[in-house]
Order: sequence, then C-alpha cells, then structure tokens
Amino acid sequence: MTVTLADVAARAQVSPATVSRVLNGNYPVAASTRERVLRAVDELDYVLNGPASALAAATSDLVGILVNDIADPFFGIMASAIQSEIGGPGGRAGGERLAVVCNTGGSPERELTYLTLLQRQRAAAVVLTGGAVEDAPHQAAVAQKLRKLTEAGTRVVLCGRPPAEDTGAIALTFDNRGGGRALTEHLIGLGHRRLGYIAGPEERTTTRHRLEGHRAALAAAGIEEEPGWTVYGRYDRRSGYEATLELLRRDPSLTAVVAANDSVALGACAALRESGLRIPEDVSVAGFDDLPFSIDAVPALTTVRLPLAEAGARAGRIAMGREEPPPGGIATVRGELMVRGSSGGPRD
Amino acid sequence: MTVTLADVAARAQVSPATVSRVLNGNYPVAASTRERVLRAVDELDYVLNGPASALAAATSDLVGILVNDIADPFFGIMASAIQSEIGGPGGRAGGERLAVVCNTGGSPERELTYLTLLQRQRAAAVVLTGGAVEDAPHQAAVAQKLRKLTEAGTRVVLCGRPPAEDTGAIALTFDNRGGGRALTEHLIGLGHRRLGYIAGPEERTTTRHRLEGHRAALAAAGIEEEPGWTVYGRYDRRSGYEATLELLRRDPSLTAVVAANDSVALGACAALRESGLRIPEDVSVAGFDDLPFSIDAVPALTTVRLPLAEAGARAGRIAMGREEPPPGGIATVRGELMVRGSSGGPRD
DNA sequence: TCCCTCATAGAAAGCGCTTGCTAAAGGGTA
DNA sequence: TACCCTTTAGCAAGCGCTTTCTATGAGGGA
Repeated sequence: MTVTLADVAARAQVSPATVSRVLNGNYPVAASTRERVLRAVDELDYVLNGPASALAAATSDLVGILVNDIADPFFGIMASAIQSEIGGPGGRAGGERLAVVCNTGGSPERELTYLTLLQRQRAAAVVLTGGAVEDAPHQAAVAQKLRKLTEAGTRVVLCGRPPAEDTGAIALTFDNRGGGRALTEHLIGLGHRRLGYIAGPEERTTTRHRLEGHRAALAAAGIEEEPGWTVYGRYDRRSGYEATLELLRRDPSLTAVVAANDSVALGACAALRESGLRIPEDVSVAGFDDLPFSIDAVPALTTVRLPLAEAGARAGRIAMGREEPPPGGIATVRGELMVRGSSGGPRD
Repeated sequence: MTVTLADVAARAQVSPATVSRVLNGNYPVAASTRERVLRAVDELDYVLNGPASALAAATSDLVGILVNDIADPFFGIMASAIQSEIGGPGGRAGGERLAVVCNTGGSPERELTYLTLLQRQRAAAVVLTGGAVEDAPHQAAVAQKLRKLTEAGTRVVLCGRPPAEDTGAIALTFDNRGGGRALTEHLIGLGHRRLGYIAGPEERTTTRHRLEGHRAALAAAGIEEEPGWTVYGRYDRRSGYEATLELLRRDPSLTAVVAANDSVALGACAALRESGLRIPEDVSVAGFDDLPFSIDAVPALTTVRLPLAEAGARAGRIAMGREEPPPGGIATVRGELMVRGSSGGPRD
C-alpha cells in the first residue's frame, strides 16, 4: 500500500539499513550511494513512518507546548516564539521537529491529560507556559508527571511559570511581583492614595504574585488598603468591566484602578467611561503584559511590558538544548514599566 | 526500564493481548478480568507507548490544526473551538485524542512541511484554517498533499478557507465577498462616495474576496473607484497605520476607510487621529472579523462578525466524524454586519 | 606480498503494540 | 451423553523502522 523503507531500499538496490542511515545522516554513507537512495526516495514519494521510527528509536520528533488559552494573545505570542525556535530542521530522520501547541483552557485536568498524552507519544520536550494553579493535590500530580518526563529524557521547560522543585524542569519565571510593585509605585508617585485592584482568578500563582507586588507598594508608601479595594475575577475584558462596576459601587472615591492584565484594564476603561468618568482625569487605569492592542486603547494603557517573545524564544532554545539552561535551572525575567496616557495625577 | 504492556499482563496474569483489548475496549473481556488488568495498569503506572500502538494499528490519535498566525486571536479563537471538539475522550486505547495546533506563520513552505509531518505521524485528521495563498505551484503542491492524506484515510477539513477541488477535503468557507460587500454598502448607504480600502497581502484568497465584495458594492452604486484608493498591506495594526497615512497622502478627500480586518482598522484609527481627523465625524472606519477588542476601540468598530468559534466547532466535529459533512463537501458560512460608532455620515 | 586498518554496507534482532486465528471452557439442546 | 454454540482468552505474526554486530573490499605500511 504505502511506500516503506524496504521499497526504497529495493529501488536503490541497497539494504534498508542504508536507507535509514541516509535519512538519519548519522552514519557514513558513500556519496554515490546516498544520492541513489535520495533519488529513490524522491521517485517513490516516500514518507517516513513516524510511529515506526519513534518506536525503534525510542524517541520522537514531537515537542509539546502547553498554553492556558490559545485565544489570548498573551499565550499566542509566547507560543509563536517557542514554536519558531523549536520547529524547523533539527529533528531526527532528516526532518523537522513537530512543535505543537496544546490548549488546556486553564483546566488542571486537561493539563495533566495533555502531559500524559505527550508522554505517551514519547515527546522529545515539553514547554509549559502560564501561571500554575495553586491547588496542592494538583500541583503534586503535575510535579510527579514532570519528574517522570524528565527522568525519561524529555526536556521540560517552564516559561512564565514558577519553578517546580525537584522535577528536573528548567524555569523561566516572570517577575510578576516586581512588575506589580513598579506599577503601583508609579501610581502612588503620581499622588494616588486610594487604589482599587482587579485581580485574576484567585487560585493562580500569577494572580497572587501581581497582587503581592501591588500590596508591597502600598505598604511601602504607608497606605493601608481598605477592605473592598480588591476584587477577584478572570483574565478577560468582561471580568474587568464587571469588577470595575463593583469597585465603583464599593468605593466611589477611588482614583486609580490597577488591573490584573491588559484585557481586564480595557474592560475597566469601558466601565469607567460608561459611568461618566474620564481617564485619567477622574480615574487612572493600569494594565499588565503590554499586549499589542493596549497601545490602541484611548488613552493608551499604562502597563508592564513582559518580554513574551524573548522569553518564549529562550525557552524554546533551552528545550532544544541549543542554549545553556540558567544556573540552578531557574531564571527570572523582568518586565518594564510603560507609562502612557491612562495614568495621571488624581483628581482634586 | 519503562513499564510495557507485557509487564502489566504479567502482573494481571493475563496475556498481552487481553491487556490491549481492555485498554482499547474493542473486544469483549470478562468484567473480572478487566478489573484485574486495570488494577495492574494503575499499580504499575503504565503509560501506553503511543508510537508502538500507532505502528501496529496503522493510525494514531493525533489530530493537527494548522493556523497562519497563532498570536492573532482570529486564529486563536478558531483553534480553541476546534481543539475543544476534537480533544477529549474518543481516541483509541482508552485515551484522549491529541489535538495540536501548528503555526505556519503564513508561510506556504511551512504549511507544506507541517502537512508532511502530520502525514508522517499518521494523523487521524487535519484541519486547515485561514485563507490560502494564491500561488499556483504551491496550491498544486498542497492539493496533492491533501489528496494523499485523504486517500490514506486521514480526514481533512478546511475551515475559513476556499474549497480544494478533487482532494476529498471538506470545506467550510467564510463568505468574505458577501461580508465585504455588506460593509461597503452600509457606508455607501450613509452617503459616502469616496472610500479608501486597505487590503491584506495581495496573494491571499481572503484578501481578494473581501476586496471583490467592496468593489462589487461600489460598482452597484455606480461609484467609480479612483486609482490610489486601494492599498495592499498585511493583516496587522502597523500595516493599517502606515497604509492609512499613505491613503491620506494620496487623497485627503476620502470620507471613509475600509480595512481588511479589525487590527488593520485599529491602526487606521490611530493614524487618522494623529492626523487630526475625528472618527466618524471626519472619516468613517470599518473593520472585519469582529474580534473581541474591536468593541473597545473608541469609537467601537463597525465590522463584520464572523462566527469563528461556531465554524471551528463544526469543523472539529466533522473532522471527528461526529457531524455529517455538508452536501457536496462544501458549506459557506456568512458573517453579520455589526454597525457601531466608527461609521457615520460623511462630513459636509 | 602479507596483514592490518579504515570505510562502507548488510543481516538480523528487536522496539511494544494490535489483531486474526485458534483453543478452551461453559451451557444449552437433542 | 454427545454435540454444538457462545463467550472469553491466548498465540503468534506482523507493523516499519533503528542499530549492533559482522562482513567485505580497498588501501597502505612493513
């Protein structure tokens, strides 16, 4: 039916072993022989049987990239950078690596499922992006799975995710705490004393770290956070919209709203505007991530730029063994404060 | 080293064949035996060897989703919908299917490479999204590859992409022509007679179809398009920004700018605003796709909503054989005109 | 001239799973 | 009791590749 190695071998009048070696390029083959084999491959339009190859070699060309939400450019940008470092020539069998992204939808169960599936496929490497869920049993389950993977020779890299102890995984963490702190310090520097905070889902590490940074800035400035100044939500626009209305209801005297990320900030802007408040004259707004669209907001969003593409590219290279892992297997990637039109001095 | 089927069989005191059957659930096994086997699987923490399984069964649990740009929510939204229909239980070997997305970056070569890689992996199905490139040799190469895939039993579905003749692929096409026409008709209905158009990359079918719709509307209204009213660019914000400045230079009397998509429209808005023009009082702007952020533009964008998630979900179900393919293997999905603040009557 | 080395190619033994076929048991019927 | 189904399980032959080990031939040094 389909063309096999043996067919190619027969046509090129060599043994299957030789064809395999030509394809893999990991063994000396005379130039004339190689040419004959390649011609046969071409003429027969031969396509390697991946599963067979992976079975025999006990490893595959697959590399998995896990993301929380593929529809969110935050992950898209990272995934794109990772994939472009990982894909391309360099796989076994004269081929390319198959870099694929898997969408967990933020669900711990699906995350674990994908990990198992990739393990089953004998993936060469796995890159996990996005904050982890702070659920002890799940954390443990993931950690165990990661350990299994690294033990089996799969390289595991965490990108924008806290380190996983004792798993052999390399971690590139974002300094969410520092970024959150810088943002709030900037607002305090402008004179704000009454700041609302719209957090992400309570169980995510990213949420907690950004909030901790915010609170550290408040504490450092001697500002006591009033109850009700923090609302938890999701990382999307709608959540920002609703949370802002709630914040306004709880305390109309707030002069600034800090959002968990840019989408949330955009929702906040919409809610403020509908409530008849001007940005930044009446209320300042700040986001996080600096996704492409945040510069198009009117006014443009003050936010923290995370080097998503750079971090992703680095993670990809590490996963491929093309870059030394950071010392200790852990590196922290810092963000950069981007001050734009959405933040200004408080009213009065 | 790693646990194999045979180990499980030994532990459960049955033959490997029985274990395989329990796992695949495609052959009668006594309840007591099944239970014993499952217990052994659990105790040994057995993970099926995917490649071995795929080799023996001549098919895998892999399903590929090709996208042009994973960082663009247009594709992210579709991919997410496709993946959530495809992933989940239903694979062979008591497992889940591995739905993965591959980022071609819009490059025809990478598209072909991914197709080959998926073919090599003996993927169960492939879904291609996004407009095709109108390059004859490449079209032919892709068509041939798709034919090979369908002949080998891989289901191929095109989502938001023109049909590929004689390839056995099912196509769910977006009515870009109709959407483009509706949009321009709306603007003409408001009184506009001088409309600029910012197109996408010239070689993409999507670009051509949207532009054709625009021109059909002009023609129907008896408006003769002046040279210089159309600028080609890319599907991103920056391109929209630059193209708009160019349009303004060429003809400052334009009263409306129609953009190839929402990102481009946002760039156009920025350029207009920087040029001191108000939207929509001085110039109306329209986008395409209705991505989530387009409602946050100020003013909110008039655009054509494409049912990305619905189409993606349907494509996913068809790829899984859970929904009948449309008659003739081709279906057209229409968009819906969303009139919002960015369009209004012309100045004067 | 002989032997040894180096370069290249082949033989064959798996890799871990699936599945067609066969076998064994249990139960109903004549 | 003999016979034949039906149900359940095992045997064993691959699936198409990789890779170790072995074989062969051509040079080159002694």
